[in-house]
Amino acid sequence: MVNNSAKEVRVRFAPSPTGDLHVGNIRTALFDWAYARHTGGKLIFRIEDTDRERVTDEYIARAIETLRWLGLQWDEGPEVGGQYGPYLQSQRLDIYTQWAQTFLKNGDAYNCYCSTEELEARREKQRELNQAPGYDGKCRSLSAAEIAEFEAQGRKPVIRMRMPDGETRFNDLIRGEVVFEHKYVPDFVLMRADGSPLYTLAVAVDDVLMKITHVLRGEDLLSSTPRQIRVYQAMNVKPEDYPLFAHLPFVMGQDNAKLSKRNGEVSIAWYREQGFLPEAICNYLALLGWSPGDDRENISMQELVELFTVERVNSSPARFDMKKLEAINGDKIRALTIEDFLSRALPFLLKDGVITGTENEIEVVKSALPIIQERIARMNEVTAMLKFLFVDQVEFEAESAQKISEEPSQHVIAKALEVLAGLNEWKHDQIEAKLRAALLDELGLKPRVAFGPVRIAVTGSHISPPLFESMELLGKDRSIARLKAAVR
RNA sequence: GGCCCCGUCGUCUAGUGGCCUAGGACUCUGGCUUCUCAAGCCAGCUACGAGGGUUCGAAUCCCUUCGGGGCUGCCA
Repeated sequence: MVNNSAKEVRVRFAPSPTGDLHVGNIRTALFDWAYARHTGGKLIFRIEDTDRERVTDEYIARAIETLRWLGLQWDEGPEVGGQYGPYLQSQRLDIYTQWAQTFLKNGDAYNCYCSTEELEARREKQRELNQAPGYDGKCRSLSAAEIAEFEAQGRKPVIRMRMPDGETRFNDLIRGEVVFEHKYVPDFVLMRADGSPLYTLAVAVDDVLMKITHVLRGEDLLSSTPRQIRVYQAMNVKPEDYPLFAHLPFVMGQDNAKLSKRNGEVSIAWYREQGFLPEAICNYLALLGWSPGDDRENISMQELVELFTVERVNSSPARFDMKKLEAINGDKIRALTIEDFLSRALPFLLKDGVITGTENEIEVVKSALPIIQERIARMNEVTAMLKFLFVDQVEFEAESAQKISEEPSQHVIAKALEVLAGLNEWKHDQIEAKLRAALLDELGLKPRVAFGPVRIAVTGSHISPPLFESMELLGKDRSIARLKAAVR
């Protein structure tokens, strides 16, 4: 194969944002990024918006925002510019037109006057005859008279690439040598009658013009590779200057189908709202189709850059597993410093209306974070965990309300109230000592039986952060008030 | 249908002819710890799709077969 090692590596991430970037897109972006960084090359971010009916400015803006949030910095592309721009294909239309005209002039492409309906009818026939459906070459060599006839009918031609006889073979970095015989690669459309380009034209022209050396993309594009190579040939690019291809395995949903709404959320925006940390998403996604080679699974972005090679990318598809993402997210949360944890928790607390953002509230949150850090797997759980600290009175869930109204519970709470009222130093260890002495030693209760009712009275739920620390955080007055309120 | 890609525990993976009676992680189950929930620790369950070769020896190489997926567009 060709030696590209002398050249600077230039990798591109080129999504077509027809919606929010999804898990598969991001896995590709992550690998593109990691490969560029690992090799000391450049990451080029290009927007493939040749289909403006489906790609909107809103989606483009969201894609940019998502990549930034994940920390996948690009060296050239929207907002940062670069010498090979513009990086939005919708702004490069004249370039594609020029090349299409060149192909026409050189005989590599030809005008095709077949209408969509005619094409569809002929394809249907091919299927009936059990032939491979595809363009039949009807307009390949039209006479001047035939062209005049079509023009007279008012037909507007599309520009179609001529696929020569033979085959295309290339060395996929992940799959090895792949061969496509051209009889299975029909002539394809480069440009619509209205002059707008198709993906196959734009992608190949831009990869060449932007001097892309490596194309790491989804495996669904594998079979379109011969068409791109055909465009390189028509552009007169030397084979040694073709980019190297690496087709990444799919990321699938639970049931062996492509990841979709039905079997797990796909939109990265959703994961962000749920409180998944960007570094956790990247760590997990890195493990889908790639592995460092040893038993390491907790991988930082820095380590990913150091360790990532295409050679270590798998060729088989991977299933997305929310449980494992959550486990990794929990690990990452536990590894956060309190300051970092705080800055990431605040947006959720604010958004959910738990706090308004006063200094005092933030102080309380900060002091409460240590006791909930190992108890959450998603950042949005901080709301449920800390809400009891910021409400005037807790609301009991049905089961807890029932439990606390029962006689044994009432007895416990009365006792707690009695011993706690006189406690001057309201510290968790003091509170614990008092309650243990009164409820365990004196009343002879089991810890679970003793502390359960108190927990419900104070936090509103039978599941909560550690009780004594919670009471300290709440303060004496409010803790006592809640115990009183729990008495019938 | 045709072409192309893929096939190790439920899932992600390690594994490139002997180190594999197949390792790790997530999940699940049981236990320990314990003020609830977590976290942590310990233990356990479960895999080389099948069939033929090649070889002293195969998860690793070859063939066949079965299964899954992609493409087959004036989508990308």
